[in-house]
Amino acid sequence: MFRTHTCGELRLADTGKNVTLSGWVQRTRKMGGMTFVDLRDRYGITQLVFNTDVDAELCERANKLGREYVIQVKGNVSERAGKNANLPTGDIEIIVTELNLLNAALTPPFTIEDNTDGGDDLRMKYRYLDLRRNSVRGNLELRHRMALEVRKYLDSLGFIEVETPMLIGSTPEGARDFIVPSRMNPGQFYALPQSPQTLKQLLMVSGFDRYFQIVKCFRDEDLRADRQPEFTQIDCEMSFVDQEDVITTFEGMAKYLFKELRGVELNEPFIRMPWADAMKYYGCDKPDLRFDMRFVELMDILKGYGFSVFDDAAYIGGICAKGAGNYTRKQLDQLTDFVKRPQIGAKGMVYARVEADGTVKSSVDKFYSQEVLQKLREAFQAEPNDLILILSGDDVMKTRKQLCELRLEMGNQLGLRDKNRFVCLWVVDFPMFEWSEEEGRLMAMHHPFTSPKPEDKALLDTNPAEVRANAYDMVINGVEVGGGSIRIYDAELQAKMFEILGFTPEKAQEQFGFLMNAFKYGAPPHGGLAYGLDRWVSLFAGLDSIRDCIAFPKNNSGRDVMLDAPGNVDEKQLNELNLVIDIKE
RNA sequence: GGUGUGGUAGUUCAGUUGGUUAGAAUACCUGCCUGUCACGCAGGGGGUCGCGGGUUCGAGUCCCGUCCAUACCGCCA
Repeated sequence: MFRTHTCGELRLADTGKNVTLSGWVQRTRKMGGMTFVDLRDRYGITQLVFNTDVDAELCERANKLGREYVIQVKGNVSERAGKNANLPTGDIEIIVTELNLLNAALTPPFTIEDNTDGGDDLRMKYRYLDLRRNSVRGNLELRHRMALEVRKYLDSLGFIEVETPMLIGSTPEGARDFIVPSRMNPGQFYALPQSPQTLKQLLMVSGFDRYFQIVKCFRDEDLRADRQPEFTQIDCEMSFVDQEDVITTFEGMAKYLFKELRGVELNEPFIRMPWADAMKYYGCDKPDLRFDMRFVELMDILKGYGFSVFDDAAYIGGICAKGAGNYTRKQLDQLTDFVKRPQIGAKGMVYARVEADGTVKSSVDKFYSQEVLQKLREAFQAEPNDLILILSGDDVMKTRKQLCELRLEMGNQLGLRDKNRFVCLWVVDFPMFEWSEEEGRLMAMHHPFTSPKPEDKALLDTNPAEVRANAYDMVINGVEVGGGSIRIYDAELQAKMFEILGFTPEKAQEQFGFLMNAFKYGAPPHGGLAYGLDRWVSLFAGLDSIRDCIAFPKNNSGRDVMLDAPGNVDEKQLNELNLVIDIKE
């Protein structure tokens, strides 16, 4: 038997027991005649004691142990002379009588500590060592509990988990596919699913009524801190439901998860915000509502006074940062530099602060009288020591996006984005389509299977760009944690969608014929939603990147630096697949 | 594809205006130490300053190119 107990479970009540422990050497402390060893496993740390007076040979062997050696010890649990309040096992120690070296170890390239000295790159290369650390392991434990609670909750509501294939057909609409060559079908390719979207809809046609799956999805796009090429969705679909049914069900699940995993009770219904309002007041479709600082449009107030920047702008909008009136000239210049960074792209920033006596002092005083500036103050209901920041531009959407970045930055600077506060909302009434400059056609904003709002259906023929969809996203603290829609279940309407998206009837039949045919055999009304598991876990754990809750993540370039993948394959493999490598410079 | 930031000891970093033998902390090795728990003390080893080119009497430092990492933009139905 390798162990009778783990390294985290012995307490004062176990004093006197003869125990066997196995684990890794965290650290040794040699005191001359005595040696202490911290023995670690997943469950904790237990102190081992060796003493030359008791067994000189044993103590000598203990002195030779290096960091991360794997050992087994037998000994007696003993009350400590000096207790360590930092350890759950800190009241006891093991007086070792037998030491077995199970495996030696090289000195690890970074310390296996909560505050490791290793950088990201090195930790990824030696991820199996990084995973020994409490913090990363804790994230994976949270992830495990999250998956468990999701299954418990959905099972209690009658959802059935069904696995769908990883090798499916490519559908160029949407994200770029990862493709897999087929050996038995020369020249043909599978694709890895971007999501099991059409398959779960087919399960609804099959009458499964309530489906879910915790499932890997694949998208061959560039990575971000919150985007991996393979990621995990909690994918759900329900039959005979409308938007309200889906929202109610999954708002319930969100509240359940908050309670079980964070101990947070969310009693109020989540905010519902139409997409158009989110864009107008916060400049993006996933507003962080932990703080308000909503946009105020200022075209009516500030145009027509000879300030050409504003007079020529299609959009002028501002935010009011409460209590930021004490910003120095230097801080304001830094904010201006911030919005002028190429990624944000504003041309400049105008600011105005409310003085103690209520007068407004701005960076454009020479164009505006105090009377106009007071109108500005009233528009924001700004008070003394408030700071108003204004951006303008020719392109309404672009300028709103710039203002959105400025708002988030001010939220950061003023400490309004507390990781332990959670504000949840549903963004609803998304547009069906958005114009793609690159493709020169309308693209589905959500996906081509999303149904239009009944009241907008007539616009499909006349003005499709104005049609709103039965689509909804759940947003928490500015993070899109999930989204879904009520689907089209009528073959004719689905065909019309593909037509608007620029598909020829033949092309639509070729790529999505299986779905439209299925709809002809009695498809129920259905809809659903998918949550991003990685994002939920990183939100709950307060992480900056989803990489920290994935056991073996990819780096910024889509590489696994531990496995050194992707890599080359043998000529033989290429031949079997009828593939020729021809890299264009 | 683009923008910013970074690359110096095993590791995390400092390195002034271009100027002597490139430093610190930590880790590692050796010795001392019988109640430590980030133990302590003394000593030691350890560097192609990412790579290539250029400017210069002289480059870790300046310039150009390139590779890698990272955050973001584009992209992500």
